[in-house]
Amino acid sequence: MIKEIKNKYGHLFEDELLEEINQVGTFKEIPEGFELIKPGSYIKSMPLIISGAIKVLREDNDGDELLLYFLEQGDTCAMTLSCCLGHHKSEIKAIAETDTKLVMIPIEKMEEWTTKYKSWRTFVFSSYHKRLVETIETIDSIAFLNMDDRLLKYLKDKTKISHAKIINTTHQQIAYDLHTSRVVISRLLKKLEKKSVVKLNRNNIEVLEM
Amino acid sequence: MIKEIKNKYGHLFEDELLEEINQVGTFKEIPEGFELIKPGSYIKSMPLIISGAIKVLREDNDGDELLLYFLEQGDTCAMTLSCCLGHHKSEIKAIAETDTKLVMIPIEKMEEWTTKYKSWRTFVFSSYHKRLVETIETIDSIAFLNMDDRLLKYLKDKTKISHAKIINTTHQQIAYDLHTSRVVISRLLKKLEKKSVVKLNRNNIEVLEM
DNA sequence: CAAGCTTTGTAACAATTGTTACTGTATTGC
DNA sequence: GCAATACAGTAACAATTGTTACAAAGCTTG
Repeated sequence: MIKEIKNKYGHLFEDELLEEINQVGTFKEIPEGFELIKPGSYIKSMPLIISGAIKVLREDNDGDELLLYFLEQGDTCAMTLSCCLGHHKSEIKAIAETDTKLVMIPIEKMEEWTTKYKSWRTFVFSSYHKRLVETIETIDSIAFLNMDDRLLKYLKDKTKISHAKIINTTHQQIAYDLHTSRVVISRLLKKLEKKSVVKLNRNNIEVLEM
Repeated sequence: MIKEIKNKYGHLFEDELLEEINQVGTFKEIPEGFELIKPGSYIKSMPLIISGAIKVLREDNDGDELLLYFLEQGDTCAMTLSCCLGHHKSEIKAIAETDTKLVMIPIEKMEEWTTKYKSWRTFVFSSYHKRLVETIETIDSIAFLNMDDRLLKYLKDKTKISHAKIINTTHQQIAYDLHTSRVVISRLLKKLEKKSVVKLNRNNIEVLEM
């Protein structure tokens, strides 16, 4: 494990902290589609992402969903952080977007490391900042963009996250993520295909233009 | 100043920290409508709010606005926090919603106090958590509610923040905050008046039902 | 108090998004 | 291979929200 942690987090943390992470952390490999966090649940450890990607969603009482942002290598989940520290319930849902490798850190270490390591404090604060900024950018999309531009941004984000031009998903799944209906997505995707921005197939979308 | 700080923050901070805040902080009285933070500006100090309320808005490149949340006594601005720590530009705009009293803390103290005081760390983390949760609740409103319910929520929030049944504002101003047009707000307010939820006057709205 | 500005009311219409319904075509499981 | 299921295409229509235009009422200032 130590090699992968050093590789992804070596530039952020001092050796002593890396060693501690190696000792107390649990290495996990998560398959695509696995639900890491359920809304309303309590969280006992926080993830440091080594590789892959995690999709973070908001879910309301009626089961309506909305994609908030993706987490990648070097990221951690700010909601988990604050849930750990404040002992709050989870406000969100997290699902592995691709096969993902991560290290789980027990929450007891959080407070300890925050006192002990400046690099840890910087990491935690910068994670909060990134998440707050990304959440606000999500607000930008919903508030200021029409559905066609939101869809385009969604497709771009997906290709970026998976490092591939082809997105394996259904129109229904996109509709869930953007909180709209399947028919609307199909309609808009067809428009994009006519403009040669995408090529549509069953269960996948090829993004041609960026 | 010490008395007001002790009054509002005494239960959060230890005496030693309160004394430091008293020494390095600058007490300020801000009139309603004053613009505290402009988008794109750099920030050199962070506010601890003693009394009053501050409106935090997102503004996009076209000058389109959207209300994110209100800050009250006991709150601080998480965006300011992370801008201070990470030396980022402001992503938001902040305007005094009512006459407001606050204490400005120079950013140099931030890192120092984070190492020195557990209560300060807890405060900073809990501020981040609160703001993240409120930002996500704003997403809930935009994504899951129709404009009539968003308006109702807006009116409720305003009365709560100002501790008054009468909201002094124009339809145009509400339209800016909710990022819609004046005509839409007038139309929906009229509907609410017909349902005896509000009473409309020039430059003010009386909220009857909660 | 008259002119000019701000604020609100309202109608008519346009654009966007959501809904229902039905079709055809892949894929899966027996 | 065949029935069941999942996925996608499309039309027709409804609901919501946005836009334009204009009128009326209230406030401000000379």
